Amino acid sequence: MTSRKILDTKYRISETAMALFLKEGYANVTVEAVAAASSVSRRTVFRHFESKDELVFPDHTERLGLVERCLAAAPEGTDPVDAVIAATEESLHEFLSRPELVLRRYKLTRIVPELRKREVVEHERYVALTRSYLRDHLPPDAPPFQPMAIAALIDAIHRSALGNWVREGGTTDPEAELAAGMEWVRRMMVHQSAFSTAPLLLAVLPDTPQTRRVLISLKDAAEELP
Amino acid sequence: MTSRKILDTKYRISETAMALFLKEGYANVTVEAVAAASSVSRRTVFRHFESKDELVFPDHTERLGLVERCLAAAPEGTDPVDAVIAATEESLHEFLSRPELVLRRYKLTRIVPELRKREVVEHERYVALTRSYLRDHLPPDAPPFQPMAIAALIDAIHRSALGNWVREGGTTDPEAELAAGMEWVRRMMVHQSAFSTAPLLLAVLPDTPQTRRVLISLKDAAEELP
DNA sequence: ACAGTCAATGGCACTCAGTGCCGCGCTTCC
DNA sequence: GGAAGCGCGGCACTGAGTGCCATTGACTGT
Repeated sequence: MTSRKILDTKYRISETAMALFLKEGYANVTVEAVAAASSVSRRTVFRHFESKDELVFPDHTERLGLVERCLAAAPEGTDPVDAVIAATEESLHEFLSRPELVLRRYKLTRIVPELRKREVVEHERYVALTRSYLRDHLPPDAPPFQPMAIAALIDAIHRSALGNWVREGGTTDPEAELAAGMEWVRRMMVHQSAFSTAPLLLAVLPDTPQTRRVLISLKDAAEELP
Repeated sequence: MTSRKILDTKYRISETAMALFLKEGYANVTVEAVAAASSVSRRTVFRHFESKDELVFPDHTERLGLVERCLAAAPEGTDPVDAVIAATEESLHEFLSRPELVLRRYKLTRIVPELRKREVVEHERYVALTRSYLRDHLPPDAPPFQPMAIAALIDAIHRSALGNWVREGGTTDPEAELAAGMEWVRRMMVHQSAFSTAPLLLAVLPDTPQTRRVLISLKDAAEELP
């Protein structure tokens, strides 16, 4: 149980570091300088952060824990894709609770390649988590690429919504964008769902290659069941 | 135009480095040691590779160039998603032309966190490329998250196919797996395509929530056109 | 055959991120 | 009030990555 006092110190160091990075440039600021500006020793900085680039991501561990808890809390019988979507929405919400941090971080990651790389790695940790959840909860006869594909897809939409928000300086509605994207995902997922024996439905559709493909998908999905 | 001799040196250094990393452990091998084992100076190693971790990815620049050329070579009027898929298939093919390198690299990236991170970053460069291509070539009224979502999706399936192959020691057929995944993507893409005014088609379908959702999608897509 | 040029390399010195170790001071619990 | 635990400062050390200059060696024109 990490105490609040320690977390305060951590965020204080992170803030002064980010301010310095923005003012002087990432490469021109040594960890020594960050320590001095934060009135702590260099050694202490490295006790709170594993590396220099982590100074810009003080919140990642918390968020990862949040997502993990969300997934674990999903009620039995939930569609696993829905569980991941819910966790992602939760994660985005958490992001939006620290707008200043996110906006400043964005400026830095756009400029400093090193920090962008670190950002990518952070997202990968999140994707790895959801992927492993999907691997465990998706029906065992699903194609082998599905866990990774769906995890990457959902994360990409998450990144896109957050990215647009931050790029537009906080004027868009990222939660709505995420919801729209997730609806898109759900629709795309449809023909992967199992079709139970059910009453029939009559449809009149435009006769295009696309429609035919959809119908073939539906037929395949229906036939995969006894 | 990088000459063949230089490339030979680069791959020679990379191979001795990977052998050393596997035998002694990544952290226990200094760049100095790699240089000595390759009969070059430390300075020369850093002329061929930007950093220690890049020693394991001597082929990434080539591959990135390959994908870029594939995308640029796509004939006018090609579905942009198809163009990205074709480039991805080409990239996978290229990967499979160096099985020993890929298999040894896999062993390393599973053990060494630092190298796994680097691998993630490499993939991100590839995704960034295809994303920007999709941004430029997808219809301008497509939802804003689509370029990133599709790029991430295709890359994920690529990674999955390659990952399974490498995990099973080279016994699976990754190109077939990729093709299957891409077919899945194409089907999922369907209701995003534009429907032209076309003859009608009569379909009899099971009446489930899923089918209804598909039909609604089709209707939406059809109505978005005048 | 000889001189001149350019590219790759070697060698050196330097900065700085990251780590191990030890000792100090402050809190907390007995 | 002593003792154990924890966070911190300070120090020394390793090793990655960089800038600079001298050297070698191959290739070209005369």
